[in-house]
Amino acid sequence: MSKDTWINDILAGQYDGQDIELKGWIHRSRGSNKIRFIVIRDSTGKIQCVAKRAVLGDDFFDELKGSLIESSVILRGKVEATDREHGHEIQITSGEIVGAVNPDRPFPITESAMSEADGGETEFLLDNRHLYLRTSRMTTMLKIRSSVFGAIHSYFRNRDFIEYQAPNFVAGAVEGGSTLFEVPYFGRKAYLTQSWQLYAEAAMPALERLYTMAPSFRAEKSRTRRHLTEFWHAEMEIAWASNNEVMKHGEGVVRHIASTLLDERSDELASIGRDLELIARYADTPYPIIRYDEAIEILQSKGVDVEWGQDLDYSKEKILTADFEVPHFLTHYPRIAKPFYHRPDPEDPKYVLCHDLLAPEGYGEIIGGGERTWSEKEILERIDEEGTPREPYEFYIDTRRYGGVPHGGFGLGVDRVCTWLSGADHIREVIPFPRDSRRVTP
RNA sequence: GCCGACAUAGCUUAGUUGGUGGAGCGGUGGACUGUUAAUCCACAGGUCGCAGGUUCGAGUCCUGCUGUCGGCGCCA
Repeated sequence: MSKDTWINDILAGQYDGQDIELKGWIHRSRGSNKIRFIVIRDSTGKIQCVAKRAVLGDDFFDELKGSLIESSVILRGKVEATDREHGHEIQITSGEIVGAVNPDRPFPITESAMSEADGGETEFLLDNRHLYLRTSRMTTMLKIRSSVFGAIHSYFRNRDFIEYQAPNFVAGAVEGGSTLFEVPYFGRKAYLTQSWQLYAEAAMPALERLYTMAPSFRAEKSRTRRHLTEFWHAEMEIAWASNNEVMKHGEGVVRHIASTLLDERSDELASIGRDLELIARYADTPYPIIRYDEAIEILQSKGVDVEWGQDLDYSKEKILTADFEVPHFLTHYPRIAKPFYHRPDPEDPKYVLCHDLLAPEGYGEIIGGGERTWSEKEILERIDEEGTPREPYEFYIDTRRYGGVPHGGFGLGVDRVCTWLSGADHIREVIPFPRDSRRVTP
């Protein structure tokens, strides 16, 4: 079996006046005992089909009349351009029910289930996520997400980056150890990776420009609209690069994602109420860069209680991002606020050569990156200074022992970018099966 | 880890100072030949999250538990 007729092509007028065979699912069904209006959904759209008892005969008409929402069907008939609401209709002449829905268990996602959700997510919809995926809002989000993933791949591949895979079982942490997922590993302990970075640095002298998109895992009991325990992490690492060059790629990839969405998903973005002018601005306007010290001054001038040396938490990020209409970089954090792999600034070692990219509209951090500590002497100092044991990082230190070079990279939260660019209220809305501290099912 | 809410039919919910739980959607049966969340009539569907307590009497008041949601911290 195959399918060669798609609803969006019918709606575009490709089949006007022709007999076609349509495969899909019943979205809505209404009408009388003599005529039924059956709206069929497929992955590309919805179209109204007209079933008449006089044409179909009693058997198939009654079968169709009794078919519940989300039954799968094959319908054959003639495409007719009309000036009614849908623009095109199919006058059904024959067909068959492929997968009938049992009336004892009707499709549970009803209008009422959707009405209160309004883009957000009720417990019921989260419990029935596997069915919620079929609704138009979720389908739209998944299409946008696909384009975001495609844009990230094309950005790096078009610039001769090599896609490179790191293990997901690891022995040590990248970030603080408290957020590691521990898994039993044949009598030993292993952890789920928090980042591809350390393994990417090992391959940096071999590939020089590399990237990945892979899940990262963080056992944070975060209950916010921008955290998942399993999230998709786009990371890159580049040899012979400074913090500034890494930032150029960060800006480049985010702008490329925005322009790709404008090309590929304007209709979808508009259908969920996203202002396309905003997306165009994110694609076209340069992203400003401010230093951590300037950010502190801005915050203090606004009367925010913040001291130099503190990391900037979300409440402060939000105040800062309110001043910007496009994403903006924060650079040169105090070294005491950042982990050992960030390289101290040779011009003032109180700071490290790092950057965060903050999305506007209150969405906050989407990229964290910077230049790496790359000499053996410096990396050992930084590890010891932090009180981190050296042993799990021997392979990482070896990268410096054998021809270390200046290099850097960043990690981008793909789900966060999807949330921001789609204008979603919650990161859960943009991933099919979200994982957080309270939910691993379905 | 911390703080705050919520839990009534398959879904969304109403439920007064405590007195035998209603509706809309969905489902079933019926009417209806152009409907747009179709309409109209009828029917079925409830251990009011769980366990205690107060009371003549608890969906309603109290305590504990469980689950979920929202926010903070941390981060992408």
